[in-house]
Amino acid sequence: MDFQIGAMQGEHQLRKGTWHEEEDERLISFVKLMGEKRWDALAKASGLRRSGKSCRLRWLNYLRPNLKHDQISGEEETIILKLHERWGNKWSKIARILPGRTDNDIKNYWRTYLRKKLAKVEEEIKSEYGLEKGKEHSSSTSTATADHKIWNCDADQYDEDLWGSKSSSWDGCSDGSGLSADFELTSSPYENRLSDYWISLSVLSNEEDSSEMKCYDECNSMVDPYWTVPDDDPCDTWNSSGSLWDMN
DNA sequence: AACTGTTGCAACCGCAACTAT
DNA sequence: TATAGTTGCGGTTGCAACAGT
Repeated sequence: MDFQIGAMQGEHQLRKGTWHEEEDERLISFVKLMGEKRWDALAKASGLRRSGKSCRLRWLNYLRPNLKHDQISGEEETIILKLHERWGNKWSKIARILPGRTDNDIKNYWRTYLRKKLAKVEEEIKSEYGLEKGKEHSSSTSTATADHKIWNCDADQYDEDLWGSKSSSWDGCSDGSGLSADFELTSSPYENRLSDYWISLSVLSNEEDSSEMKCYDECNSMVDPYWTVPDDDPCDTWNSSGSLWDMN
């Protein structure tokens, strides 16, 4: 790989949009070479014609080792909902609690969840009041009411569903929410190869490698985002959810 | 088969916070 | 201390894949 030529190419206009396999391979090589810092310098050196910001995002959200590319599990869903209730839209903070998940994953999941929940509540309101579209109430009124139900009235129900005796219903989707933990996972051949690549890397890696993956929690104590749980455990749930930490 | 609507998610944008000089 | 450059975060958008008609 020619460092200098790559640097010169990088001086021209930047590419945007979907990343190609060749770009991913190049990015992986340069991250191994230069580390996960100085993304602008890395982008220029690699000759990817991508911004440092874009390289960083691609690495963190997709190429980084130990990322999970499968569906959010029922257990993870439970934690996301609970932590969102506690912390709000602090996606990166929530992501630090869930090994192998990115803030983007969680953000996207939450939006999907919210959309489904909203649809369900709207359905309930319509059947409850016998509302028809465009009759008596505007749709925006109904949406606002649905939002209210989600953000206020359902909070206690969340607690009960998430942590109480009914928690099992989240796994089996028996509450009619339209959510299921049993989705089929579809991955492209390229993603499968990527996954294999990282699995083989993790098998070969040693302690020093994993010690690189550290971050700081809100109390500024060093934590490993992939393998450890912050000391200030917000929910006292981690000990009971051991399978979450099983990475392969 | 063709079209339309919906969904999931990758990637971008803008801004704030942080770091280096 | 001030400034410029870099990084991190949350919100938003665009688009491919899928489902329904």
